[in-house]
Amino acid sequence: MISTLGKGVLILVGRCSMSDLSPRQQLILGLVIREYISSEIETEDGARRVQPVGSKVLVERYNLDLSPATIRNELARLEERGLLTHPHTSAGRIPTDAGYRYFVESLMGDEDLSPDEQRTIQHQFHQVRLDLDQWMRLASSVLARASGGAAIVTAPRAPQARFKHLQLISTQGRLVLFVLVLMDGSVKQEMLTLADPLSQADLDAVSATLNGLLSGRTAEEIRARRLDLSTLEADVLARVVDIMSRAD
DNA sequence: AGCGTGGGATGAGATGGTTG
DNA sequence: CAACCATCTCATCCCACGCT
Repeated sequence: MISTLGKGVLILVGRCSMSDLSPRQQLILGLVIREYISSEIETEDGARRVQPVGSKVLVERYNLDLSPATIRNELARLEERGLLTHPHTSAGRIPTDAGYRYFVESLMGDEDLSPDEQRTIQHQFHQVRLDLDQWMRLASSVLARASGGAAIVTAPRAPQARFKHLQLISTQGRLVLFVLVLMDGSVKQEMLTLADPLSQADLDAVSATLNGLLSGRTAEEIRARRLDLSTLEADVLARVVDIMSRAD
């Protein structure tokens, strides 16, 4: 899910589970977050600062038909639920990550793109559907344009890298292109230098052996197994484990 | 003399707790 | 739910001091 908050603030959020707040708590949480975001100012030294939001500010600025004391009670409840916090005893409240998530998930509402924009984006993604790198670049570009802010896109990552497929491709002489595909869709490529030149058929045999032995396993599981391998297969396996360990 | 720095005093603003 | 009070922290001001 993608949402924007105020000028230049882009938040990428996942689903969060949170029991429902009372309508008044939802109102106050929403006001705190909007006020906090809009309070950003540039100081004389060029730094950007935001102000914690106090109960009095909320009552006065939004003409709430409640006393500051009542607002404080609700703010305290929102803080108990982890949606707000405050930097020190006498400071106003600031939203926590969970507060932002709840706001985006439950309070902002979704804004659909226009049919033209949807068609354009679908067409662009159709063009690059098989290339993960291009997909990521396009996704960040589309996000940045739609939100009017900076956008960062990362591929979903599994908690631990798992082996999916290995391909060894003969290039020239003893140089071999090593292509490792992980279960999360990421692709690792490196050049290997062999002790002696090998044919593509020999390399395919090594790939097939390791693909059969390693499919779906983590680096830790591979390390723990005792495998009867040739010197070359053992070398390639060591490289696989090394790359997967770095990917974790 | 002018400037920068550090420490103390004070006021503003916010909180939590208590009471009606 | 609102009002009041004690408490806390931050920002600001003022002053003393040291350096150039």
